[in-house]
Amino acid sequence: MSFLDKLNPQQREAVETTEGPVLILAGAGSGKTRVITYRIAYLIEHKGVMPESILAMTFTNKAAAEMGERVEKLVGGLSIAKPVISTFHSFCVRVLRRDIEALQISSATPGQPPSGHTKKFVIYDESDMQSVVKGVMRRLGLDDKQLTPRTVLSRISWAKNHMLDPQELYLQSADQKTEKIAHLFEEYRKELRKANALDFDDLLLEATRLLKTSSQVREYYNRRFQYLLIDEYQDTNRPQYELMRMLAGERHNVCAVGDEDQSIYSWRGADIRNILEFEKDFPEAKIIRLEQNYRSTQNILQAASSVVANNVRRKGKNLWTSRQGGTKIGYYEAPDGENEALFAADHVTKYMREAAQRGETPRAAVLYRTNSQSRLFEEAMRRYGLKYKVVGGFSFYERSEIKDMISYLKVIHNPADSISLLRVINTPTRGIGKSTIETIERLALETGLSLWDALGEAIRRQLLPQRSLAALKSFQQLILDAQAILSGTFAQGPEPNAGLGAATAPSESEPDGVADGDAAAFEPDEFENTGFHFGGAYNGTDEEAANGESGGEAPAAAIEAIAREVLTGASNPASDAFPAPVVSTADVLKFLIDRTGYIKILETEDTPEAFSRIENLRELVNAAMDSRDRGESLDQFLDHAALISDVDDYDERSQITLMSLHAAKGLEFPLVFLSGLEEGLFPHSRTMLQPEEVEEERRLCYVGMTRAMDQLILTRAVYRRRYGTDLPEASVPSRFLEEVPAPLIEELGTRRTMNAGRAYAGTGTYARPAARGAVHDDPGQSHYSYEDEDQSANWNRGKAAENRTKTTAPAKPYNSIENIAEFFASRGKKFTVPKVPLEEPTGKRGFRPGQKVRHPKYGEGTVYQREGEGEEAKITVQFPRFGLKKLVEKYAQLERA
DNA sequence: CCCTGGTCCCAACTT
DNA sequence: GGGACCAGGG
Repeated sequence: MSFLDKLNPQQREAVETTEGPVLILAGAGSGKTRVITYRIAYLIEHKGVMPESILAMTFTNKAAAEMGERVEKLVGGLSIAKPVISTFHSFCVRVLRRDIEALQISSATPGQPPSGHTKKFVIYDESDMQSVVKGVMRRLGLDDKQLTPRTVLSRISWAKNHMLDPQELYLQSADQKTEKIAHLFEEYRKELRKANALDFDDLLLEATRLLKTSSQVREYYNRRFQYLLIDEYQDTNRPQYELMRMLAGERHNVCAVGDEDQSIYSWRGADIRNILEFEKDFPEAKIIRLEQNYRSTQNILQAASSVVANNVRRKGKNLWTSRQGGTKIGYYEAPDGENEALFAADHVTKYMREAAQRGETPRAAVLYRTNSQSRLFEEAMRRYGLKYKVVGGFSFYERSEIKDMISYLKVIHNPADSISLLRVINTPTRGIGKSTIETIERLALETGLSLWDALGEAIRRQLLPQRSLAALKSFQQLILDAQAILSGTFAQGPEPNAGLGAATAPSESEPDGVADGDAAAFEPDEFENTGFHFGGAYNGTDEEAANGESGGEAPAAAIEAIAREVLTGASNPASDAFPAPVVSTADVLKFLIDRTGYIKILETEDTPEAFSRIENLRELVNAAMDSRDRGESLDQFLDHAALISDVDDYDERSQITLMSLHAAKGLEFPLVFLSGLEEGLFPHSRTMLQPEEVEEERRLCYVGMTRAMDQLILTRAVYRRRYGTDLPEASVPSRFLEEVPAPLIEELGTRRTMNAGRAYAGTGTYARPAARGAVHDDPGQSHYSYEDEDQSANWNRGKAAENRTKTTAPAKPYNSIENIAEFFASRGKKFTVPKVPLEEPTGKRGFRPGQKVRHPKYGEGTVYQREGEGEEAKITVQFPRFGLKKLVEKYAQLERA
């Protein structure tokens, strides 16, 4: 009956070799995840290993969750206990939340508290780290122009990833700059310790240090975990490596899975030696190679292999596939970035139609080197009326309103967190200004108190004018009340008057086991929740959640259900028979939003931006409620918020996905576009000086190409604008293009046939006046131009179809979508004219250049230019007395004059 | 103290 | 395209 029959001989060997160290060199698409999940299932089912003694480490929550689901499918129902499948960072947080205080240095002076982090530590993200460095540099009077906080941070991170402390960095520094950085590193560390905060790198470092220094802790984990699996082993850095060694204990039951050709994180400290020298570390290791690719066609595989073969530092392998031949690798050379994106949108449209006819579920990905490239593709997809999803870029938790609320929660959880405190002390404004803050900062510095304590001291000693004191008091009381609510000791209920509806009345009961971080988080069972889902990314169905069936573990579900009931007032809250419900993070959030008037203030703004921020806040409350339903405490909620990653919100149900090449690792798509194949962009200019870094770019290219199952299309823009307004620059084709064997390539349209000899007169901002276009007087280069503003304006308003037949002369430049369509038609190729949502210009709206308008403040003027589409359009108007003004059509109360 | 608008400078990948 | 910072007026 065995599921082992579904494996090839090598995969089977990888699954069945359970004892001792194993290195699985798994080529792209060779069934790596399948092997890992089957191996776990095999251990449980055939070897009788207790699930909870298996630990699997991945790099993203997404991968962890997926693995968990697949294991569950294989062995589901066999046992309530589950293997622990977690990311490195999440795992480390759990280890630290349990035992970090074992690292405390006992104080030199008796009576003083020991120094070091406590269980209440918070996690600092990129911007928090930046604030710390800025603050330190300001205090030391360092010029942040010469040495930017960014540089300092990246050097600190580098040092940490190579396990150097400030002193070691100082000793090995060869120049003054590095010495300065070492000094700043030291100060940075002090600040974080004072704030009881850890940054991302610290999570790995401190957990490793903890296991190293405390034999008790180490033994606990060695007893607990008998079998260890490491995914993406080629991307592990030094701390991760040491962590692995420590967890492997004496047994060495380590299974590392990786592919040196897919190592793309050396800049994050990933050490390719970890994989290349595995046999040295574990001489008894067994090496298994998985070389059959089940994903791609032969053409794709061959193209990708040819590219990566140009690398020197690799073990080398022979990937093969039974999928002979296949569609050739498409290559499209676009005149510019806009066109590149439109081409992709057009091609995707056709592909989706054909796939639907074949009865397949179409899935396509557009991959790029830098996230900023996504903008053009997004615009193109919208033009074509295509639904797409962007992975990465600006995340939910980076939005200012979300960061504000998270910062409040951090301060409530850990008032020592000065960075978060500074962020919210006057947000929304409550009259605590620069001078007040400076006074408190000085007090803190002089007394050695935290900002929070200094604030209390300033109030007690009346160190400030009455006005400021009152403002400070209101802030202090806000935090104290929130803390009281959380601990269930808050006496009077908050007045519910915010936009979120009534805040749940705080419970008066004492917190207890279910969700209390101090108690629950340190039980061994804490690891059961590892494949977590967060907010919108929650994958289970609503029914599951409602029935409390999702986990299958009856007791927890029952307790949760009771907790829910009690919280909603459906049952008798006085009962002592069950753990009393704890006031949840969501309740605290509601209280905060209510008391600060955050949403109310946004409501009065009455702008679309404000509205979307309100929506985001509601989403955050939802996420907190989901968190509560999972029985999580505040610190667990904050940990998730800190450790959630971009790729985690990749949704495989989405038909079109836009993402960076890095984010695409581990995924597969029938159709893949690899865009921006230009020297300086890919390979990126920052890498081109060092050969090793170019090799990493090449591996990145390999990763991208091997994501494709059926069709791979490479694109490049002949001209590309680097920043919004600058002139476009001519590009040189990426070296990677030349490394693909020519017979494998099919050109999908070239510039030669396009429209020879036109001057570049536009940029694809479709409403740019013709005459002002930058002119590249290189007749050899050809491209289309968007020379006619009138046309583009029409097109923006959805009249594209009307225009389609107007331009027929072949001499005319292919300067708009319609013309391109025609061009393709004349060559027997189809190019669909994009669907543009029809938007009737309402009444006074839709001003065109040349029109006379009236503004309530500036009086009469003449429209000079129009940019953008619909009511979001920006209009530049010339007012006789005020000059040129750029106005958003929707808001400026313009009237026809 | 707070808000606004202008200007400057930046722009790789990510847990 | 946008975030950070600063000057100036309310």
